[in-house]
Amino acid sequence: MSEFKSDFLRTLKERGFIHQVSDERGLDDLFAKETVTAYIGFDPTAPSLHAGSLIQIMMLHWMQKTGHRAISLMGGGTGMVGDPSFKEEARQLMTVDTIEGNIASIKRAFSNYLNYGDGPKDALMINNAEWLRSLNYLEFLRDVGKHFSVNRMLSFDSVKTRLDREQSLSFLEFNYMILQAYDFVEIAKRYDCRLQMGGSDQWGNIVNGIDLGHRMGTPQLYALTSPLLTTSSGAKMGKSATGAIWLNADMLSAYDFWQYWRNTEDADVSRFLKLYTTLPMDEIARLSALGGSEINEVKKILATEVTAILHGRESADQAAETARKTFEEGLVAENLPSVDIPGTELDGGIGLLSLMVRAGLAGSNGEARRHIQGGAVRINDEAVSDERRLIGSSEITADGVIKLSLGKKKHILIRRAA
RNA sequence: GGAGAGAUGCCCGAGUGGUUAAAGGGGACGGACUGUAAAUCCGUUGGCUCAGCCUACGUUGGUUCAAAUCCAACUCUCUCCA
Repeated sequence: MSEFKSDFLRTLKERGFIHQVSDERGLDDLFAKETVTAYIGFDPTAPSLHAGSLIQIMMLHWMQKTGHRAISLMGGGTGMVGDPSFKEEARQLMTVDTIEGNIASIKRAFSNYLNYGDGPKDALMINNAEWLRSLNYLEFLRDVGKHFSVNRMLSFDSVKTRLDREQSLSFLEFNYMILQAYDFVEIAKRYDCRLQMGGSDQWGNIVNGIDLGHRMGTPQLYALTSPLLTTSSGAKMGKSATGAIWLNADMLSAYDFWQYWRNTEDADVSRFLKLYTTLPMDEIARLSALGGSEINEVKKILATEVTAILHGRESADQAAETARKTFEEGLVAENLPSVDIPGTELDGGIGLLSLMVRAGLAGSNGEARRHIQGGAVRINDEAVSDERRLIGSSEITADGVIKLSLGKKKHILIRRAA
């Protein structure tokens, strides 16, 4: 199918969100003629989603922007099982408290991308714990379980890796796909939802839901998956230097988030502009045409735009300005990430090694020591070679801080707390 | 229930009594080069009060001057048979 007539699918297509669609024509017709409800599920495996989930969130964002109803589903029920799809080994089981805590924390980021409410086009936030946790085992087996063929489930690529690697796939995990299929049917019934979206690794799970829908009498359901995103050099999205690129501000500052996008590889810039910003396509085309050193300006726009959606325009501009001062003028920028050290400690002098650990630049004294020996550490832009050096209040510059740097890109300001 | 195979550092994977904090690769981090890019090259990659010490090769015991390496039991995984 070459051209979609619905705004939603056309947008997704031209921006590179589509990997597979179960029935392109049927889904396009549906989107063209009525307000469609679609959902994407998110696993509460951590207190925040990271950049890897951003593509799914953006799909929901476009749903709403093109006039449809988006549902974000929290896996409060499925999280108790754990999705085995394409995983090499079982995840550790999470307690209910952990799951609930994670969900409460994850939710916060969503309101930056979607408008929630009760209106017909407002987005919904739901949690499958609502119907999954109270399921009755025997009833469920008879009503839902009878529709599944184990033979067929074993043939899915998503579990094959596990089976091929001769790693155990527990019965618990094996049930995940059944629960997710049931979710789709349940959400279809409750919210008149017709489409489930997700990453390409979810294809099997989603199609299972469509099949179950057929057997349990829902209207025709649809699947749409996004490509599995890696950077051009093959790294998974969302992981980087200091760890995951969290969406929650308390886990990753707007500045660090901005930096992640600023460091995008050349080859990914155009793709990321389409996926992660809402800039119009002709503007993206213009920016993508820029080459050479101009691409650095484009990367700044990318970083600022992506950050603005999540953290707000003001924080994004501030992050851009902080980076400009730090990298282009070599100044001490006020808004770099900082760490407070009690004045009494600082007056007495604090070991450089432990200071680096406190600042999060090293995981242990040993690692800090190695960095110093490797010539990567600077204090107030002066290289340090003495690992036993004490840092005290006398190092505080005219700016009122001590600038501690690891490599060229990581800078932390040490502030003297009262 | 029976017979075999296996469990090594972030991951993969060598290692079958001492010089092994453990080859090699991947990843990650740092340096050089650049454009806060990629590619390439170099270095680092258990902890500490770091020329020394401590903890580590599934768990617990044992043999030995000495064990990741040998023995026993246990746990988990896989394969075949019932």
